[in-house]
Amino acid sequence: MFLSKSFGYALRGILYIAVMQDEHRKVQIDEIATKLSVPKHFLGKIMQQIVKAGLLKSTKGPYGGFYLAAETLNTPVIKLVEITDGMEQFGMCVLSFKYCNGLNPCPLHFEMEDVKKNYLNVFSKNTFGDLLNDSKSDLLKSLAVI
Amino acid sequence: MFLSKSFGYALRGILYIAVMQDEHRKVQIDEIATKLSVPKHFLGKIMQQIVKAGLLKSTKGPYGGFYLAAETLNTPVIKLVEITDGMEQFGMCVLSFKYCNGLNPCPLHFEMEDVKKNYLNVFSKNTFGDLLNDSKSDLLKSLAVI
DNA sequence: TGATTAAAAGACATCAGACTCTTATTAGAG
DNA sequence: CTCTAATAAGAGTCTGATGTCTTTTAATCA
Repeated sequence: MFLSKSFGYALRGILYIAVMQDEHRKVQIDEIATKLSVPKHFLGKIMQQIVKAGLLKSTKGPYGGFYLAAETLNTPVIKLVEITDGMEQFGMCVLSFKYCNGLNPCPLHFEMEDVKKNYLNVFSKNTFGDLLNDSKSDLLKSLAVI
Repeated sequence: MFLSKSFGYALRGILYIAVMQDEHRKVQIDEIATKLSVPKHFLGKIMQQIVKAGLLKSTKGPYGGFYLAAETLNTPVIKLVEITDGMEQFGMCVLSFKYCNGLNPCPLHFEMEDVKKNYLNVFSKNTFGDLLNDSKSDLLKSLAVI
């Protein structure tokens, strides 16, 4: 809930690459798009953003493709949220009061502070590596469903 | 965070009507739009939806305008979320795994269940009346900021 | 009843996110 | 060096949310 389709595509793409990386070194955009039932060209653009941001590497040409950067498995998932969706939304007041903050709180401010904190915490404490702890074949199935 | 502009406009509009209702019986769309710095015609459409859904009443003609339905102050705010945004988003998997559920959970499923529950709870236990407990003049200022 | 006032309704415009297609660019293989 | 496979990049389409404008309907009052 609450995150863009780009985030979902990117996350599933990264996990797919992570699982596949053991077998053959690089993964092509075509393969990811087909296996995950995701629009190919759109995924391509998102992957470019992620390469620029440093979570993925890519090489062109024959036998080219995408692969994980060295530190990616130890990177918290919130990093991807920053790349695809930005963090601004987490600062917004749920009631859309413009100057809502601790000193001038909306009626739900403090209750929502707590919810936000827990929400962000889920994405901050879990790394991409943590998401791979399940059986990899099970994970592949979950990623691939149409 | 996470809710549409329509929700924000509607909520502020309802609270404005609630505060004003003491003084003169009905409130015109023009007044609300001006005081809350919200696009008038767009707000009009949203208010119509809310009238249909039963949280507001309206009458046309001279001295017409919008006013609260009898039970509105005792209605939880989640009702408005249903009207403007729908509840589907709360069922979605954060990682966009299609068949994510308790039996076939994504790696973050149970942690997010908890976050969702708390989030929904804030909107379910707080009624529109609860949001009015602050000083009304302070609330008016908060609603009105550009 | 007729004039006036305000909401209801519908047509239209704009913008951003999602998605597609085409054309460069780059890097490896022979 | 040349060919080719694959990413990079950019223009363009589509759709839904947001926002505007105009016409219709209904209620009040003289």
